[in-house]
Amino acid sequence: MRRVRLEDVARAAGVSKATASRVLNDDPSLSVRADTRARIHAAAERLEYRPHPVARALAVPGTGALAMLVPELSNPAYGEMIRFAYRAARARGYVLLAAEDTEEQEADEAFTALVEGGRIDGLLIASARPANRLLEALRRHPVPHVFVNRSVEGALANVTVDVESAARLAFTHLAQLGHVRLGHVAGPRGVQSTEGRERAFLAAATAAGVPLPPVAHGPFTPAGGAAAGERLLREHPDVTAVFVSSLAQAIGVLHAARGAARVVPETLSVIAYDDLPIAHFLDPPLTTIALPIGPLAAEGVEILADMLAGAPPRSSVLDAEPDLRVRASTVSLQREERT
Amino acid sequence: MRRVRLEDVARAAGVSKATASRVLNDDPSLSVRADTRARIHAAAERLEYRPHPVARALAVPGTGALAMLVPELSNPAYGEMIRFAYRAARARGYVLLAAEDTEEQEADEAFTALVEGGRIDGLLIASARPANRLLEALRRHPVPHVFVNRSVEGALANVTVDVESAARLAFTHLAQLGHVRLGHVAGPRGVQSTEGRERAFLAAATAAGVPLPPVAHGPFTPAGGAAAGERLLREHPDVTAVFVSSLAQAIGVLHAARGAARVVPETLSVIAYDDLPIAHFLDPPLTTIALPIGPLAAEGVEILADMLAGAPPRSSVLDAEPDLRVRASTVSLQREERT
DNA sequence: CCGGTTTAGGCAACCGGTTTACCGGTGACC
DNA sequence: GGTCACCGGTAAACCGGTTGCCTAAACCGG
Repeated sequence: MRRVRLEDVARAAGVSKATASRVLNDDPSLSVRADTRARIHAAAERLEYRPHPVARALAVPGTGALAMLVPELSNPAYGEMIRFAYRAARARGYVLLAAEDTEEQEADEAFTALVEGGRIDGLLIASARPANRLLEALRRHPVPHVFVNRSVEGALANVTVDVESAARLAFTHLAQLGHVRLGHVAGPRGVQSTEGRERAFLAAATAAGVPLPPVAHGPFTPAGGAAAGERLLREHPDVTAVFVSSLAQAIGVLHAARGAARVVPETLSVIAYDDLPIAHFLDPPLTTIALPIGPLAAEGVEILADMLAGAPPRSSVLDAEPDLRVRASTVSLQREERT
Repeated sequence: MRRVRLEDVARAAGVSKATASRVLNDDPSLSVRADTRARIHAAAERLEYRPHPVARALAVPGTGALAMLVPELSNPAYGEMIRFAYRAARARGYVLLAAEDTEEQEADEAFTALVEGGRIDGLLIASARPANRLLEALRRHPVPHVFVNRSVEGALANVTVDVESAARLAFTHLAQLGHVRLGHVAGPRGVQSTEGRERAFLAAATAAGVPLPPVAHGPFTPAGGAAAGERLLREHPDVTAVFVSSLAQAIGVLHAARGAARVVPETLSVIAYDDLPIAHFLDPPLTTIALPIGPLAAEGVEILADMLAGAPPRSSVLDAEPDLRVRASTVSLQREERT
């Protein structure tokens, strides 16, 4: 039971491989009689011919595959992003491979296996890994790439959202509820995406003339959020509201709040960046600012596919309005708590 | 800036492509002088030669890539599984690609693109998709595969854990706490992995002589767990403890309990199958039975790699002891609640 | 010194496509 | 009647490896 080859189709249709190839890829530079064309298509259909991408990849530059690097597959937010990217990639005729790009040694292996191995044509990078290491790898072995939800200097292309306005929205929401003593649980230091959030949030606070919110850093995990939240609440027990840099961390912050005998939302309001179904099911349901994951991923794929089609790299900032989803974790500051 | 080819290495070392290839793959059937061998290796090193897997895949059967099909990338449990599988695959010299295999149309596309496209050598399947559709696709286009955490009749190989003893452990834990009126939130109907859990849990209850626990089915998501939990608690308000088929659902069940004015654990104990860091950070921290995800994934990869190396398919049941992680969501039945 | 066996390595086919260059006929035009 | 421009294709090289088969030289015993 062998694989059906192009040659089989060609023989069945009574033409040469070359003609079969051109007809099936409808090469405009070839003139061919309509009935010959029909015979070839019929033969391909009948034999259930499927072109062999590996062979094609050898003949033409390009494998028809893109890879997406995410920092953590066990973070649902990235799963979501991959899903959208996958869909967008299919629409452009590519298949999308997902790979985890942790800080550990093996991360480079993944990169090596995929990129240097020539298995893929382009890279979508949502990795948290310090950009310079990645950029160096990319310089050593250039491959079209776009950073998504990160803006990296020296990168070919970046697609980002307006973090400033999102962080401002978080601030405004808390401020409108009467909160003045704010705190921020940020992602790990040195990660570009978290720094933007932090900077914008602090800037909004400064602009509004409220005290500069203390910041605690931690990994993008529940455990990371718990540790950072615990530290923040211990060192700054007077904060009444916290802006958390990711949903995963917010779960930990909620936990830390309970540990510190704070009741959310009564004695501590919590708002997180990122939205996923799970936010609705937490206790209390979490107020969030939704990141437009779908459009972000799709735009990244579009840019990358355009680059592969010869277009110059372009960066873009999505102009989607940040979407505040008010749930039960933020309430207006209790009267008796006000200073 | 062209890619370094085998031919470049050969020329630099003053030998032919053939010899270079044999030396670099250390083909034992070739006798070659030590200094020639050294020259070739030195040249490869100096030129930073990286073999081109695509070209190699065309020449020999096998691409060096494995794919893992999971039902949902946004479920962290599968992210975890992919991570372990990835590691195990690397150790065997393969790269692992992750793909989502939902019930939707595009699922077949993913399968088609990867398998029929000849991009991969074998398939790890943790998919929830009804096995018959997958099996049919596999029959149409045979490829070595192993089902992980599922036991599918007609499949080449299955690797599973002892669900019976895990479900029995859940039952025993609840029974020892004095619970008699139990309930079960199961996964979607028709999914093999959830049915095993359900069957074993009900069997344990029957064997112990307690009333047959009512069962509510739902998808493996927080929303699915919430809906099923709500239904279960509404139709059977007398249950005092619930066994939930997955961690994702348990988050929803916790939510449903609050909606039904039940306090976990005081008036409702909850135990879930699956363990992830997040379980510790929920409110209350969730008692779970840990699935040995790592060993499961690793064993799946081993079996698959062995098959690809020519070994006959073999199924295996991991004999890891089910691991009960008691946290705060299960307590002994309150005296005043006892019947 | 000669024939046979090793040793060390080369030639060329092949994997399954794509693409460049070319070719035999036919009709139009001068 | 000769030439030129299509039309409708084909043969063969190529992508970057792997591998079966072959051979020139060295070596070896007789």
